Amino acid sequence: MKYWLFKTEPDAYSIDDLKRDRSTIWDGIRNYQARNSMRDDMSKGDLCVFYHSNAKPPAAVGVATIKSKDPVADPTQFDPESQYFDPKSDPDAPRWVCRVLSFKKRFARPVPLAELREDPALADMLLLQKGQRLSILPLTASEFERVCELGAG
DNA sequence: GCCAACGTTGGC
DNA sequence: GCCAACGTTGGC
Repeated sequence: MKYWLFKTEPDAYSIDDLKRDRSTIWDGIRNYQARNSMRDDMSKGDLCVFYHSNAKPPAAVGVATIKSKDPVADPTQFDPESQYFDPKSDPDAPRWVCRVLSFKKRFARPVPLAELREDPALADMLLLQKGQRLSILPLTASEFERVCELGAG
């Protein structure tokens, strides 16, 4: 069992969207490191903190879980109409793969970034490191549990 | 809107 | 393979 943090802009796809949909394919990721995490390091049942970036305020807002046992090809890479279309991707060996996420819970209250920063237990959390822009990050078990604790209110 | 930090691209 | 230029991310 591993733990992750998924960033998303709530204007694009929020925790409420995930709650409504119950599950969603996490497509549109075009960063190799994030892709590698999804392709190689995730397992069904892994737990994910859902984080709203570019929000007011930016905050951890809930929990999702990895639904798919295996990575799946990102369909947007083959869709010429998509902003994520990648003409160099070979359908027989898709460059971009991702996972399906399922809604788990919405926190009783969002935990703002500023509050995450102040918590000594989260000092090493990758999200909080300077210059960190990756949209999918690993968390330790204790970091995951602490964020959930804060979100429980 | 600003800008620091980072990733990617492409010329050489 | 280097690295300058450019685009993007994302907090503030």
